[in-house]
Amino acid sequence: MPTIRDVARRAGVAPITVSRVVNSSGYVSPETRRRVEEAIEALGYVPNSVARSLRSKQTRTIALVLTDMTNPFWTLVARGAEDAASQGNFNLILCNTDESEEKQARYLNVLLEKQVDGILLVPARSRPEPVRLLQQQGVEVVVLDRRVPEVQVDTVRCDSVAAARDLTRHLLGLGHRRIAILSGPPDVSTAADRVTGYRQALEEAGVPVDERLVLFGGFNQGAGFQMMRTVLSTSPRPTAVLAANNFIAIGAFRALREAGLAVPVDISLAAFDDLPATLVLEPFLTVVAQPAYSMGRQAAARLLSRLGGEAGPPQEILLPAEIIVRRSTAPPG
Amino acid sequence: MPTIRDVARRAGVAPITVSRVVNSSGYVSPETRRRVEEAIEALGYVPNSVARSLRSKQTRTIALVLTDMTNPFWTLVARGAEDAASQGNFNLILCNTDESEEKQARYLNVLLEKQVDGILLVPARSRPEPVRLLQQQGVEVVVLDRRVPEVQVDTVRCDSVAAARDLTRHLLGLGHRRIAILSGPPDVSTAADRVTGYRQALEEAGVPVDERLVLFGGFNQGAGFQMMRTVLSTSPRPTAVLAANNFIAIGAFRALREAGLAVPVDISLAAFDDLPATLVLEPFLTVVAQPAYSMGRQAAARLLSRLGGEAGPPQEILLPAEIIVRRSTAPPG
DNA sequence: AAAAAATATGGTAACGTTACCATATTCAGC
DNA sequence: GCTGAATATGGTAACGTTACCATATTTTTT
Repeated sequence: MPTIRDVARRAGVAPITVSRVVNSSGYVSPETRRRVEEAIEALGYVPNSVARSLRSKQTRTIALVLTDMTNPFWTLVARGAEDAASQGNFNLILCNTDESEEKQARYLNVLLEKQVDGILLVPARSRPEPVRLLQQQGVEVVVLDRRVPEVQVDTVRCDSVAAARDLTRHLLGLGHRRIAILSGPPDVSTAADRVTGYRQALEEAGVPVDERLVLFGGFNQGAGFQMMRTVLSTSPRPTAVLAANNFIAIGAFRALREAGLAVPVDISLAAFDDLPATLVLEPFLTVVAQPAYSMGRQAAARLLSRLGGEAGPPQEILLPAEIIVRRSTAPPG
Repeated sequence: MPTIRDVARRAGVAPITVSRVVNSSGYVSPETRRRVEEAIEALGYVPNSVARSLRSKQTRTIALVLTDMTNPFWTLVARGAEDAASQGNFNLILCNTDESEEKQARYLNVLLEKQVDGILLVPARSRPEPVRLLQQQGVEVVVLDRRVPEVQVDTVRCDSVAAARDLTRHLLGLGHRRIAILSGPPDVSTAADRVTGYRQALEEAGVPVDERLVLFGGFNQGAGFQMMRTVLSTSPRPTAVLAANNFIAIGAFRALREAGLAVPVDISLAAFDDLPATLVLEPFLTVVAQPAYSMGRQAAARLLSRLGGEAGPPQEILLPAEIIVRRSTAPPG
């Protein structure tokens, strides 16, 4: 592979001049530029960004560390981030932690070694250490979707407490009084916040919370299935269920069907996270839709502007979530 | 940030010795190793892989260039690739071309500059040039999902011709004779192959092909909608429709519903690409399911083994697709 | 006990680029 | 015609690591 030196030799200039042509930086006469461009063309020269990065101390690469890109919510977040990155001439490295702190730690370490300029982090757990570590190493961080306590960091997320409150109010408004909530890991802020919002709405309505109806598990279908089964064994069983994400909802739905219960006739089901209209033939679930694409896009944009030198204190950008009432919720039978 | 030199100084050894400890290469006495590890710990040393890459000429990074990660089929492919990469201690850069050759060219160029070790490519178009360019530049390439003519390259894909034949046979077996096919861009191999398989099945059954029922468009919902509308205006209208991917199917379904036609009562609908069970409450579409995750995983594995030095002629790995009959197909009314 | 192999460590240079500084030439303003 | 700014180009070194080679010591083999 030809190097900048080969191009320089062929064009009869110094390597630095070639660099100037390639990067459109500094002064180069039109005539020299032409000769250099000719040489580049003739040799098929491709600049080596590894060398460039070593010297300039920036890689024009950011990473998105999330839990599971397979979840359409995260897919959209990722796509938003990739679009923003690409637009700013950055590349995006994608990492799936599957909610495991250990996997997260491994990835973060590799990303530090890779000298990525910045990291979009969906923290596997609500602990400040990983974020601190990154900041300490001089990497810009934007936290996505979840809160991290005790640390100053840009954050882009939705207000899960408010959203859960709205969704619970919707169920209360339909006349439900026994409402179960199936949530994620208790030490993930969104899982906790959604339960908080749920409690607030119940309290507000003067409905006592039955702790047997408040379950923490995981943000996946299996957990949703299990939690639903557990809840169904309480008596009297709830007339409505709130799933803290789309996978939990699907798992819960399966458990309900297996138990011979129809939605919404026998029981109402509402969830967090909508599915894109491109995927669903006939949308059925009542949901709180978070602007996933926009979250990814804005988080990446924020990161890039930090990398562009924007100063100022860390901000928390709260995006609005929207409740979409569909056919899975109805007044209790 | 401390460098290898700082660690060396602190441990009282040469930088190269630190390198040996970090990479577990060459000989290091237990005692020296301990001292070096202590120094690394004390300084919080993080190796710089940019420098490492420049020297060793490998970045331990591969890229996946696909059309749109937002399509669950590609999401799964990507997840498979990421898992395989991660397992082999590689990172994955993700790029969305949206089927645009120009975007693809831009990405490939950046990836070359980034010195990625290998590229998993879902070619936007069936042209050999981009693949040749990459190979010429010394980058390993594995082509995913689509055929590229006139070039020797590892390929992982399904047999679209056979799969389309099977799906068409299924419809023929139900008694359909007027079957439409809504496909993707004509110069994308899968779009072409699916039409080819469709033709073969019809021919085999002695059913003449009505060219008005063979449509090429795009692999997206909008195109599916449009094509379906066009097809519905032919008379007599088809009794079954074959969509060349899941997005086309959704678009077609919308058009059908808008036209007041019920599936499968008024018209049967079958498609390529299944949706993961985690996403769909009640699977409805008859589909040919391609092993998306496995495709991504195997393609990445192949790439890594090439990077590991495996020689031998380029292979074409054909994965089996599976027909899943559900409720969207039935005998013509 | 000598020779060969394994273990342990280090010096030097190079990977390909750009930051930094220096110098020469041209141009504008008065 | 002189001065200062703008334009144009280059030399040197450095980014942080590892490849390559050299050397010294210890262990094994015969």
